[in-house]
Amino acid sequence: MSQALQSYLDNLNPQQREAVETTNGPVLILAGAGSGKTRVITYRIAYLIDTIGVAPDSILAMTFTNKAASEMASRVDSLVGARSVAKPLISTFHSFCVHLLRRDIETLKIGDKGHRKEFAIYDEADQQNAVKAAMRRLGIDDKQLTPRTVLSSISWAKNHMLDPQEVYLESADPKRERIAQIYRVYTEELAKSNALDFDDLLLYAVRVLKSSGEIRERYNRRYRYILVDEYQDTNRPQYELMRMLAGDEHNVCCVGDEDQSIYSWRGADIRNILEFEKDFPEARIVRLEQNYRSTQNILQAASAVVSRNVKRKGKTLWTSRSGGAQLGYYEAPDGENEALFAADYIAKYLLQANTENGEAPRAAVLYRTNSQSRLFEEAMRRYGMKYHVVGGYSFYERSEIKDLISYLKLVHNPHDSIALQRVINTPTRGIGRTTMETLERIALETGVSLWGGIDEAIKQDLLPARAMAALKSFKDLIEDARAMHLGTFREQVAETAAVADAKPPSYDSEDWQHTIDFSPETFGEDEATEFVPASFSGGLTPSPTEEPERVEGFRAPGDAASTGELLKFLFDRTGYVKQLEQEDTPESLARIENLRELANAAMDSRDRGESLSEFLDHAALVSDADAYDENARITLMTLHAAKGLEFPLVVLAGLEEGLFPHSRTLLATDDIEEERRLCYVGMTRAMDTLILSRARYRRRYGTDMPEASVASRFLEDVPEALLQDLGSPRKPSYQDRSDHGASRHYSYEDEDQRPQYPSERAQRRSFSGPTYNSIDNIAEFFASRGKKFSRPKVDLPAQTGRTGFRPGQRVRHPKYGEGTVYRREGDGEDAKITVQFLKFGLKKLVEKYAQLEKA
DNA sequence: TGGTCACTGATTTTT
DNA sequence: TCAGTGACCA
Repeated sequence: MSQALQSYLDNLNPQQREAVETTNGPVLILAGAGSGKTRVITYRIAYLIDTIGVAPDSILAMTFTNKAASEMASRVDSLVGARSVAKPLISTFHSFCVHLLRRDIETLKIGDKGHRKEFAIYDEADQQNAVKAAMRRLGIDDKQLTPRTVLSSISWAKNHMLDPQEVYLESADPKRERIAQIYRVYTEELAKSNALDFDDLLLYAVRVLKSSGEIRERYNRRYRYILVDEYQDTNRPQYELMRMLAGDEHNVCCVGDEDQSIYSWRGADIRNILEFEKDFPEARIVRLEQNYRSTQNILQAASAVVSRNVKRKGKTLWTSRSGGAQLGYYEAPDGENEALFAADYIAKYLLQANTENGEAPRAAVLYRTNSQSRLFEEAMRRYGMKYHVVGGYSFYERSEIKDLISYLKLVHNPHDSIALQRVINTPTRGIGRTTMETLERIALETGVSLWGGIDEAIKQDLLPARAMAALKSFKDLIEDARAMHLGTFREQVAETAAVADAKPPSYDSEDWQHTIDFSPETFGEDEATEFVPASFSGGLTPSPTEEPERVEGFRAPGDAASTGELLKFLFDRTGYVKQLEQEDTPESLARIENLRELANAAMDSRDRGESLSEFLDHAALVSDADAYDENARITLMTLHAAKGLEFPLVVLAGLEEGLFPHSRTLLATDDIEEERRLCYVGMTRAMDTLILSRARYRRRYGTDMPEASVASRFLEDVPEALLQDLGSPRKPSYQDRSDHGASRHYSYEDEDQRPQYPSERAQRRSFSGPTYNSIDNIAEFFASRGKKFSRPKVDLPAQTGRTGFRPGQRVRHPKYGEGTVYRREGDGEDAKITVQFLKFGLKKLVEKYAQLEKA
């Protein structure tokens, strides 16, 4: 055993140690919040490898999120990584299933029916569209039964492993029957599209393992030790997957906490944890009840909230960190004030904490719904503080990204009808509603995908000439891209050349130069030279058998194009980028920028040796929640996203009935219990300081009048002795407040409350990135919103007067060329300047990195 | 066919 | 607030 590991084992408490050292047979670890769960899992893996001598790659750890998986992987890596090439497989359930299915799904085929291994993965938006299509087909009005509702029923059914037939048989009313019908058609649609939705990934993986003893044995031989993280959140299919992977040896270790089960709406079945002992009678149960994270006060308050739950085994968490500060409570007049309070509190905290010890302090604002993030973002900006938002809009959810991904999906799997519908007329190419309706009819009548429907329409000449021409050119586009992808382009050209009006794909390099930046820093040296047609002959291997007959701009036969090349081909050939360029608005330029980013992602993917299929899987399974930056000083996120994380300071905001607990949960006691657990999860993220807040009036949607709120029941559950009122501003009624104007809107009247501020130097260190810290900009920011603003009394780093580029200055950028400085924000190292470039429009740049020079 | 405009109605959490 | 939809016109 390595010394490092041994000494670490010595630091584990007896229960943790038992959890690590009980390696054979089933183990259930009930790990309370902050009880060192991740430490135990990673040490268990290290122990298996180092001490027991288990081959690393026979260990499989399953997590819920990519974030957890990569966190775990890097921790294991730092323990044993350097010493072995083979690594344990640490993966999310979903991506594990995708891998399994990409390999083995075709064993489920009966004749030529069933999914093929290039299946598409449908995300929620795709699912919604598929449900809508199914409803249209059945002639069901989507007003009475919204696609949303239907989809959640379908998902529920899948999570409980019910097929359409079973749902139908169990349906007690016409509505359920309808849903069952839609479910059936939906399933057929997905099959025709050769697509699986998120739920299917798990279901089909289970199906594969169930149906083939041979495959199951292969996995059992391969993975001898199974670990499951966040076991309380597993649903039925995940549970069955775990059972089958556990094989006969039952070397399975599940780690979970019933009090942190917050995903029942996604089918998580708390019974999985409550009945582990029944399923594995020989199981060892280990309880981790010592909390190493939070102060006693925080823990006590959190326990008080969650202990109100009835369905609970109950356990006693304790901490050696006795006492601690009281929990803060702040009752804001409205949501905006609440956010400003949070910003102000965090600002003070970060300044102060920084001077006490050298450690970088971190803070988080947690809220129930993503829509709450806006106010906090504005507040943080107003305080000139850098922050990270987790979740919300994902890169892969942007429409332009989804569009191009859909093109790629179509190249990968032309039968993907949802992808086809998305892009067949994007950008517009004269394929409108009527044409699509005809196509759908043809597809339905002949029982094929829409892609098959196009073939049929062309073959039988079923459409007017104009639509036909448009369809053909779309089909050629996809087929050409497909040929590039498969490396069969030349045959494709020969074939299409025979068709009367087919043209070889045009490939105008001039177009490219202004469409997509080819500079080395964007695409990397070799891509640039390899891709630009002029230098083509240099980068390619000629076919060994015959002298390649070069088609302008294309690689030789047999060389499959990389995803990046494919993308660039699509940018051009679809006319997508050209259209954006013609729009020439800041948004459209930003979109081009995003597409460039997508191309970069594709290049990176190629560098990792991934195929198109793997690139698409990545896009489907990765969410922005994975972008959590553990070094960020301030993080804003939902309570759900916060699970598994910890912060010295946590502000838990919006503790109002109807918001948290959320209104959708108020009717069912089970749902309320889950909200309560969610509250527990949120509170136990805090290490030293926990602030609870609420707004007395809150504006819902865009309504004029804010509505009065009622304090959350969770707030009532916290023993009063643990709470300290953080001086709500004099409790004026809502009308009063508006009379006094914004100057009173948020300020600290009580001088005594103000912390001692450190020197300016220390301040600058603590605020690594002021973005809107000049008073002018803040005033401007508020003027634009029709509000007055008085400077908060927290001192912010002053202007240093360091000369940089000022508005009006002509500058040159290595990539963007010439432009004029439009605006400057911040100062010193972190100054940001907005430049109007001649060719690229407005760009916001960090001065330090921008490599700007005077022009 | 496609673009514009006004209207409406809905907003939980996410692999 | 904002995305999705339906009516209307070029």
